[in-house]
Amino acid sequence: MKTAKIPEVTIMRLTTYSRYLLQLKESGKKITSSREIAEITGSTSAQVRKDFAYFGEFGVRGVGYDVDKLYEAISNIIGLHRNWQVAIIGAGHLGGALLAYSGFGDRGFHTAAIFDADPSKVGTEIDGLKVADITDFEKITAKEKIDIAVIVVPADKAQKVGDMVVASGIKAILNFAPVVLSAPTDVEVRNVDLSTYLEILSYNMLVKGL
Amino acid sequence: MKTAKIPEVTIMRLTTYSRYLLQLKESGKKITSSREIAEITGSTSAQVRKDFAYFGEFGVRGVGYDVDKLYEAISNIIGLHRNWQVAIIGAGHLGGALLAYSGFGDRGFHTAAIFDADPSKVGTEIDGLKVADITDFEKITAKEKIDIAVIVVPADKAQKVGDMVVASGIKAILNFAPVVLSAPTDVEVRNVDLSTYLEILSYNMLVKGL
DNA sequence: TAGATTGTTAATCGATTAACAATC
DNA sequence: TAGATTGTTAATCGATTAACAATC
Repeated sequence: MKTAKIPEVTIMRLTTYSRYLLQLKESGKKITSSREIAEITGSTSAQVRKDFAYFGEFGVRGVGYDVDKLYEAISNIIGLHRNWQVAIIGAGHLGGALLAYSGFGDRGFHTAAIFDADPSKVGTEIDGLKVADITDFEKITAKEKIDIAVIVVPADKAQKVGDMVVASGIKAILNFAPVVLSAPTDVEVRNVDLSTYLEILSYNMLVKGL
Repeated sequence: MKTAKIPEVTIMRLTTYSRYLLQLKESGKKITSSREIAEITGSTSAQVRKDFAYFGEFGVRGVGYDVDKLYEAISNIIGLHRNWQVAIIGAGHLGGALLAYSGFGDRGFHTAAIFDADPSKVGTEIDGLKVADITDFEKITAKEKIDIAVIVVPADKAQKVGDMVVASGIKAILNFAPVVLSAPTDVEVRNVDLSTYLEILSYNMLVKGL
């Protein structure tokens, strides 16, 4: 893998391209082009080629890209063929929804455990998985070799939960609580606030006077 | 409101700042600084000041920012004090989770309707709201004056649903289906793919060799 | 050869950061 | 005045776009 610093937006777009390529592959199409990929993924052909260029050469000049080969190449780059073990912390509505969301499994993410602190939830089953007690977090995540923790607890609990995750040695956190988590630099943290998306939409509507 | 083109990342950060300011306000603190805001929101003080500068002057040199005034100013900029009417399309796990998510309500987004095409779901209640039949979409959204449609249907249904939303005259769509929706340019569309966040995390772990 | 499309370079655009005068 | 912090400008950094030689 090249070591040139790769923009994060490039990785985001690669995931979109890969989804589209899988579709194409399944439809039986053999060849595609940067123009076609751009059209369907809302990018530009120059952007698509540039994104690929960070990682090597995958096409044939004058011809285009072999769909199967390109899909394999991109999948490998973004680690799609690996199996990542995921733990969800918080068995509320959103936690349950993420657990049930098949989209994660399709992309190699396997939710192996879900935790909650509420005794009335611990022991119940969601989508075939038993809710574990948060106090057993370290024991269970070690056993299940968890790679990524998904935090879906109320805002005021999030940092404490984050600290616990860090202490357990897990190196990646996806946080849906509306809080900016602080963590050591060797831990990958992604803070996603769902309200923000609505706010950007509404801001844009305000500006455009819609 | 100034018309200089404002970066979207600035709007995203403003929503984060506003959340932190509300916290500060509720804790009774009166004065804050760009340094403090930056620290807690994972930004830099120059960034914070620059973000504010797009919209005016909100602080006092040598002193800092009045928490209450700054919170009000930012809230107005991003339209936080408005009431936005939201419709959710898709009464599955994620749809239900978004409906139950109080974070939206706190930020001025009121979910007035939830739709599904599945007859076994139509008429049932989720979180006190009756699931409506998707065929009544236009009638109900007109009556409820819906501003924003949230699409939470399977990927293969998303574009058709998007077309229906556009036809109804709604000007903003938040799409959680893993598909890039196409829509006229006068409709604000935001495509959010939850798997992408996991993929970026796993990619970063691969690169760092964690 | 003519037409098509890649990979790559250079030009452009835009966002972040550093630095500092203005101000309290 | 000395210390602090803003608002703003200029410098830097990084990403996108345009253009085109290389190639089939």
